[in-house]
Amino acid sequence: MPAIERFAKYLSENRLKMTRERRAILADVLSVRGHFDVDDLLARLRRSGHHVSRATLYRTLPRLVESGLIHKVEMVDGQARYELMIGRHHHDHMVCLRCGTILEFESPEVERIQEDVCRRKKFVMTGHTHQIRGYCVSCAGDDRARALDSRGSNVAGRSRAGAGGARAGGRTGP
Amino acid sequence: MPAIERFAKYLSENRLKMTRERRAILADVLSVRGHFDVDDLLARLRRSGHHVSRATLYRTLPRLVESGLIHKVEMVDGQARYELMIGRHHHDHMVCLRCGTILEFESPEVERIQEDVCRRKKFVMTGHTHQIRGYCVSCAGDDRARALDSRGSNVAGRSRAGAGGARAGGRTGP
DNA sequence: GGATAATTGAGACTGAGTTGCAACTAGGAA
DNA sequence: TTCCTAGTTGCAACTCAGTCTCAATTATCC
Repeated sequence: MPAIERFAKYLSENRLKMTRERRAILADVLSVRGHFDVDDLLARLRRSGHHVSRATLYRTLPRLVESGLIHKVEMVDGQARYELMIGRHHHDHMVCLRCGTILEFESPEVERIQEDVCRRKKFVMTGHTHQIRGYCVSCAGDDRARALDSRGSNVAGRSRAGAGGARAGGRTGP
Repeated sequence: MPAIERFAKYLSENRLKMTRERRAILADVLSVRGHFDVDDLLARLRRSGHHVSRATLYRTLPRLVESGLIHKVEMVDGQARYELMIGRHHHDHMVCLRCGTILEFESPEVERIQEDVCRRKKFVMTGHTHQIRGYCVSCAGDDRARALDSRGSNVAGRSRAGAGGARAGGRTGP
């Protein structure tokens, strides 16, 4: 089933409406390969002439997650990212602490071990997060890429230029 | 080596000072079993008559982590927790989405798989996070404990009473 | 007993995400 | 097609964990 149709189905099943904004967001999400965050998405929407507020975006993303079209990757540094899930199955991530690159890996063996552990502890698993932190090939050689872990990672994304300027909400300060 | 001595060694090696506040924090940390967060720690310190500011606590915790005495557990819901590491080795966590209970598990097999994956992708691992979300035995039977995952977990800790009142910093709003 | 570099507390600030509210709109009923 | 209404939107204020600045204080070296 095409993504738009699948989303429409999800919406109507939940008595939700297919709005112009939701259509624009879905279209944009479908056009991206790899991982993206809210600011990426918002910037792209603006560039393509759609006005969608930050609040609406934050309200729509969980709908897309629930409909199974995208997946939320809760980055350990606190910044959430998303990725298209259509035609893919579960995988986990390796995050470069220097350049922010995200690599993917999957391991049925780890999944099996998890299930074992849960069975032993009578824990009902509903999800999991497995992230490996470190340095990708291109960053590993760099001298400065040392001793950054466990003392506050400076993963790329924090330094994205212009992200703040695009914020919708105002600040209270002087 | 006793913890206090180990911390003193770490401090002097890094040209840092052993202050009254750091001593109080360490003493408190050593007295806890299980996981704790900044608010827990701050509340206990206040109760035991020590005035240590939130800022100082946030500045000291990374020192304790670097000295190897405690370990930071970056919870996927964004709230960091800590745990004493003395005499323990690496393990990962299962978090109950309903009551916030944290169970521990260790799996050398998973560690081995991780290393394999990294070797294959030429990724230099410096750390990892592996968390299983779900419901513990006592919560798993509860009807309301359904469909909470992946749409914003309401893990306990958000609802901790009095946490806000203990904050040091002021709010800007009316 | 200084000198001085590290440390502290208070509170302003940051940044991701949430919420209340009035105006707007999708889409089923008439 | 028009009407009705529950769902949606944008805005701005707010929340919350964590960081930063700065003047005053203090542990440690000499």
